[in-house]
Amino acid sequence: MCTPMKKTSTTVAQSDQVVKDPVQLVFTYPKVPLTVDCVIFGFEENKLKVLLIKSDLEIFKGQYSLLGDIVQDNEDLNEAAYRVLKQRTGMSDVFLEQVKVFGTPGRHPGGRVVTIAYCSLLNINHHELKIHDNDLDWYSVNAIKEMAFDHKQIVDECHAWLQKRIQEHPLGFNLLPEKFSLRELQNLYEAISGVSLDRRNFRKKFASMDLLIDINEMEQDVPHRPGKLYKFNFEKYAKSKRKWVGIDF
Amino acid sequence: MCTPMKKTSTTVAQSDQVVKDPVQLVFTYPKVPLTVDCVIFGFEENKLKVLLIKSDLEIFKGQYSLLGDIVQDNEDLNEAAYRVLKQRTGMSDVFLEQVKVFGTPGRHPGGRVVTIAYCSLLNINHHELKIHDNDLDWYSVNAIKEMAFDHKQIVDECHAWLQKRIQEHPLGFNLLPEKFSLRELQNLYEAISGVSLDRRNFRKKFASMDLLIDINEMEQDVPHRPGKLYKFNFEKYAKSKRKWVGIDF
DNA sequence: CCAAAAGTGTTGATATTACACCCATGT
DNA sequence: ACATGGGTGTAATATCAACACTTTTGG
Repeated sequence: MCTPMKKTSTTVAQSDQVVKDPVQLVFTYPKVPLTVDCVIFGFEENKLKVLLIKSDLEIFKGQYSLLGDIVQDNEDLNEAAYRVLKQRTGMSDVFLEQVKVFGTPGRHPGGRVVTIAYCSLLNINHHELKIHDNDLDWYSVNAIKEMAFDHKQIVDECHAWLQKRIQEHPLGFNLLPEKFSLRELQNLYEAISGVSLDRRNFRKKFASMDLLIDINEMEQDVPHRPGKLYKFNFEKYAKSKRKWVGIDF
Repeated sequence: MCTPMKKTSTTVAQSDQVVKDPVQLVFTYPKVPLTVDCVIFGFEENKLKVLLIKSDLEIFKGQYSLLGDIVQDNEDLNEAAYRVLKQRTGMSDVFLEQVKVFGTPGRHPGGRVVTIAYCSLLNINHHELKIHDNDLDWYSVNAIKEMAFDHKQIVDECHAWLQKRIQEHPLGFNLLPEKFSLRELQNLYEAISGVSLDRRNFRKKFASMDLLIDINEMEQDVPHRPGKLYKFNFEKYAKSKRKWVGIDF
């Protein structure tokens, strides 16, 4: 603990006593360092990638870690995650969601550090990495073997989270260019979920959802018959309520 | 910040410098009080209930709060949640899962406190509350209007989480007696999801899943035709893999 | 003309919904 | 006898999975 503290009572509040000064109460609480780690997924060359950087801890020499930072005093947790995202990628208008907290004692060699994992998805081509210090770059999710801290586990859990989430929400569109072909969309789904899908059924599915806008443009410079390009109808999606029925296990 | 600290650099690690002493590094991190709050759901009188206690903070006089406690030094987060559950209810063999972190500055009147919400489900009849100090008791989720801190929001998010989760996993069985009738099971699903279901279809659904064991017993002392009693086949469920297909939004 | 991917429909199987009557029990 | 909820089946519909050929472009 970093401050001298009077431990006047057990930490469980006593039942017959009213606490008049909450500040005093909180002052007695143990405190832990809190960080956020951003699992920033991107999509490139038909592969799901994640933004990693070489760890600057000697103990993890040669290993990669997620982009993380301390949660500042009085900084909102989401804000901290958005700040990291902004600092590291320059992007701000992307999806970002809290996934899970990791706080096993011993997960950080410097002592207890609790970290909140955030997941975000961004379009690799929309943002050219300005700096490649410490090998900051996109790495294929499938190729990751070992990471610093418990970051492999965090990536795995975020990947599982994403696989599930993308079934229910069209998150994937944040990973694609504004205009995309159905093939690109399918490649994305296949890359994230790791299974291959029937092309006709996939197209039918999206056609029936009526969330794609045909912009009457075609792919250019492809060495085969060019496909139509679409935009995602974010507006329409925002209005549609998620259906919610069925018991399914 | 609670300790004098040399701010020798920004908190973002410098790119060309190797950190040799992680302990030293972590020592410079700001620290926050961390708590767990347990949203303990139960089912009684065909209503979804949650275990609440009157807040012992004067500022929240008359309002209810969740069962929470500090995360101790070097205590695993899950363990902290299980400890709270055990301390407050005496139960240990129940489902418990991390749902979300709440850390908006200002959510606690005593200063910044970050809390991790855990959700657990238990059978009210399996555990008689030993103590009712501070009005510790089960309260109907639907009847909750106002709570201390941001606990109403936490309950709402956990309820939404549960509604979603129960579609995919048979969590509900933790809320029921070991032997239950199909009517009780359906009441549970209706209470959690807030919609009413067709009885025949509901029964058909569960019959087709083949996860219920007919124990050849009947309800007793009901003022109508007694229903058959079942047990849940946990073993079979554990073996069955969750299917996972479909894009559905 | 060849390679590569685009585009397109049908069918069978399965799952979902909606819906009504008789039965067993306690009062 | 009656009130209460238990127990049951079917038909219409929607969804899902499997599957093959023609078209367009670039090289």
